[in-house]
Amino acid sequence: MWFNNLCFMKVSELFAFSFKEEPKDAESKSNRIMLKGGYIKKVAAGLYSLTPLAYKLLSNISGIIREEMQKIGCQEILLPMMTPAELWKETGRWDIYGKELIRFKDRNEREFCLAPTHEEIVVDLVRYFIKSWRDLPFSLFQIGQKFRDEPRPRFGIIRCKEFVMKDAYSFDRSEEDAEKTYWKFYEAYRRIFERLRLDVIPVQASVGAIGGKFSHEFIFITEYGEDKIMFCSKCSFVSKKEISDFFIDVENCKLSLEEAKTKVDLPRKIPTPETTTVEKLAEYLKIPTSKIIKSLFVKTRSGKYILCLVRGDRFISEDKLSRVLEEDFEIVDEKEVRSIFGAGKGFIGPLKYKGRLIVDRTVLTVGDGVVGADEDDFHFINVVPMRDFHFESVEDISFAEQGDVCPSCREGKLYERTGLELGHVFYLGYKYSKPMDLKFIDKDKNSRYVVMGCYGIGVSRTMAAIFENYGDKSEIKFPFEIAPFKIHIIPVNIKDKDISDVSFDIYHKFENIALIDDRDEVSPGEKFADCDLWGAPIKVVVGKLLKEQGKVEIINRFSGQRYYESVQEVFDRIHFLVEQLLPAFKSS
RNA sequence: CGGGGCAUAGCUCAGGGGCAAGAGCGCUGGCCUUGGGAGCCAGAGGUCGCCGGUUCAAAUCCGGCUGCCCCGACCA
Repeated sequence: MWFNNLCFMKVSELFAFSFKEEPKDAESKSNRIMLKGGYIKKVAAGLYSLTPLAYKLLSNISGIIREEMQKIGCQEILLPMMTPAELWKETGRWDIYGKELIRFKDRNEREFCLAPTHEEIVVDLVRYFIKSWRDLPFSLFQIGQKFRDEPRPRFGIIRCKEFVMKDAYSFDRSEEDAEKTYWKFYEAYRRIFERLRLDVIPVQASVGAIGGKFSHEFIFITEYGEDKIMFCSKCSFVSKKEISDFFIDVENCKLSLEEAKTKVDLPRKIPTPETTTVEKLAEYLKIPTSKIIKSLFVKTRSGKYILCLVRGDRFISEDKLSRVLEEDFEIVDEKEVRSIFGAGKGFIGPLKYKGRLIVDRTVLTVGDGVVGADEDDFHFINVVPMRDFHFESVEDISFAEQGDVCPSCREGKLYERTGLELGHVFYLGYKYSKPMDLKFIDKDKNSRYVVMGCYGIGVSRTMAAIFENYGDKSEIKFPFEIAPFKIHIIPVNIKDKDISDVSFDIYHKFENIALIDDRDEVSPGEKFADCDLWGAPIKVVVGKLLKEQGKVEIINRFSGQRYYESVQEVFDRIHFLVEQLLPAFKSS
């Protein structure tokens, strides 16, 4: 009635197993509990089989996502996983995608890949059918497997090669409409994670060279994440580290530099043998790395060379730099650097450089710096930016670091957390509709490109996040709505007729949401351990107390609250708990 | 793709040129037990990752390969 995935089951019939010993090679909490509780079995690195327990949980998560998608009018479809190379060649992604895209040929020597995402495939579907403005707008979603040949799968289900994803695609007549659709999905995502009882933070994400106007990632904070997120200690500022702004008083720095211009001696070349890195140089000169100006030589995709300067203790963010350059770039290798500068990477500098210079804001804080001399084993000291090398403007191309001043309130300090990306919404615009020629005829008989958006949720990864959030040592308590089983009944001794009868009465009363441990010859300890591992929020124990006092113990595992009720009152108490634990979500 | 580690029973691991291959947990049968993976008895279970080399003799030493784990690089 409440749940489309009925979960009535006896433990003796359930395909479920658990281990007494701790699994090795399980570094994350989610991975450990899932292995110990028999939720998953590793097949190969980054590939897992799910048992009924895990699949029920996954289905319940998918169910919530499905409901919320349907609420905003998104319709469910199913696209193939094996997809022909031609479609990927239309958008150029066949070449752009690296080794993550797994490619192979069929028996007729035609090229295929396993889809890591489905933009091309869904556009191919949509362009076949739609013709007129009357066919728009709409959005489609699917829940299914994706394949990405990850170089290094990690943390069990958190980062796999094959994983379950919900991906949705929206199609609108105009940019304005598409933007509205974007926010509709954004709000739907907030509701989904709220219902899943996960604290997930929407963070403005990098759109970089990929294009599109905006994008948000939905980040779950956990040490097993792979994204770095910057937070402000005072205000609500939050940003991905690679694109995070931070405050530097540029004007004030410039004033200090004016002063330095007259106070600091002119640059002097000094020998600095074997100081190939900033750290070695700082140690050799006995100065902090913040007094060094690092030079990084890059080459854009279109072949332009650029020298980038950043303070020695800072690092260049590829995202920020490619945004300034407005194209992708790569770091020039040692050999090429030498042929241009006549020195190795560690010894190049801006003083004699004639090409394009991009100077990071942090460089302005160096009033008396050290730069490479374009000669192996030599650096210049007493270098003052704007006096000894010139540039028209400064850019923001370096990473924000912990302790930096918040760019928003300018009061708080930034701090860093690792997070896990559970969802991502993109405004795509024309990125796929143009190259794939997805058009419609508008009211004025003009042919126009469809405006798209795409929206993903890592469903299997979200499942792992649930374990990270609600798991403990050898224990997990699932939020009621997604729990594989809502009520776990433990007849301590099933061979005792009274205990057995009462237990089964309860079980039959709640048989669409209850699991009963009807195993005989299994010690109570094992039953309790399995109950802890399998995560039902309500635990019902029928044993000694029934014989002695005619009472049954009911435990709300979430609150830890225990209730001792007579056989007549048990049903009411459980009903009460179910009502209490059921989320107060009325469709909005 | 670099650096490191590991590979012996279903799981966790011990053994370290020579007798029949070892433990705990798990599994099977029996007894006993029933509020936190209890106890006793009896069993089953092995290509010691693969290929090659050294040797009278290799799970053990050497070389190669493969797989897995960790660190890094990478991650629309």
